[in-house]
Amino acid sequence: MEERDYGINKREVAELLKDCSINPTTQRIEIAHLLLQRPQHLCADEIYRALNSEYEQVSQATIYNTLRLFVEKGVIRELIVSPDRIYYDSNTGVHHHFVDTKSGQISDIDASRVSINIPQIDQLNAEVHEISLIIKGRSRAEPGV
Amino acid sequence: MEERDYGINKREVAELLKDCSINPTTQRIEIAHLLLQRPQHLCADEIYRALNSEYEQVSQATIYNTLRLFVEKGVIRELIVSPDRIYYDSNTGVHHHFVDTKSGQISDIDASRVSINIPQIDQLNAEVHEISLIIKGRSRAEPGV
DNA sequence: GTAGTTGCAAAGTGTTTGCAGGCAG
DNA sequence: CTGCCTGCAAACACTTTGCAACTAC
Repeated sequence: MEERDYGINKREVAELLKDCSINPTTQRIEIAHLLLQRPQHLCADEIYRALNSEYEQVSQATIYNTLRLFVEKGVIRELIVSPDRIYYDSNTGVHHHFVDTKSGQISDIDASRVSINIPQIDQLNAEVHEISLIIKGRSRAEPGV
Repeated sequence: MEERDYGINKREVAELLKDCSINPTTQRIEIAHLLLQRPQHLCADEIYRALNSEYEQVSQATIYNTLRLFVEKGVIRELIVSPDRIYYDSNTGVHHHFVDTKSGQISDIDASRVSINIPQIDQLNAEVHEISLIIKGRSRAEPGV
């Protein structure tokens, strides 16, 4: 999996969307541009508030529809860590997650820092799509960035 | 973590609930008895239908309230694998999960079949509560049991 | 015009909650 | 009588959907 450019500008976002066979409309570019600024985990509501804080730019319905489209096309990834809402992960590379149960903060754990061994994975007799490791705990650090 | 007795009878279920400082009412015993029959993953609705197929035994509200209580007291464990519903796992021992993306079927993977190494786990600077490994894929086998 | 997109509002789904009535000690 | 429990129905929160207006070509 190749590295993704973060801090990407809107023209580059449009290119990236086209490459994923997504028609790069204004709203889609706004949403993707926000998400792809850096590796992060946002839910629909956070995106809605971030984009519309100054003036209405993108409706809720469009945000939901667009996020589903992005997941389907592989631009971002769904992250299921809470029953309350879906988080969207702008990092589509192989990595894992730490969830602070106090603050709800999600942080990435680089795949290189983890080794997972499942010797009998063939015995599952399945085509594996995703291996997700989620560590839940209480952070002792200040609730930081 | 000690092995749990499955195939447990209702008197034993009542004991187990008391040991978890849960008042063993008829409804709670019914729900726990169903769950603890064997290691399994059920959602609220499946429990509702299983218990009330013949005649109304337990209301929806009580099932939801009871499941939350059971999780809080450690009788069962919440399993977050889908944004649609919460599954409840009657196996509280350390183990992992395979989710068949076609059927939604969840199956256990024994912890002994998996080795997970996170050398720098201290660097998280956190009190770890749970490590969950979820493998998602498409099973090639017939949809079983 | 045509195909694709947006966004309002309504519907949908799983879950939680307020509260009145019921039960056990 | 008292405290806990149950269950109806209403409320909730997040997400999806139907549809009419709009846009780009």
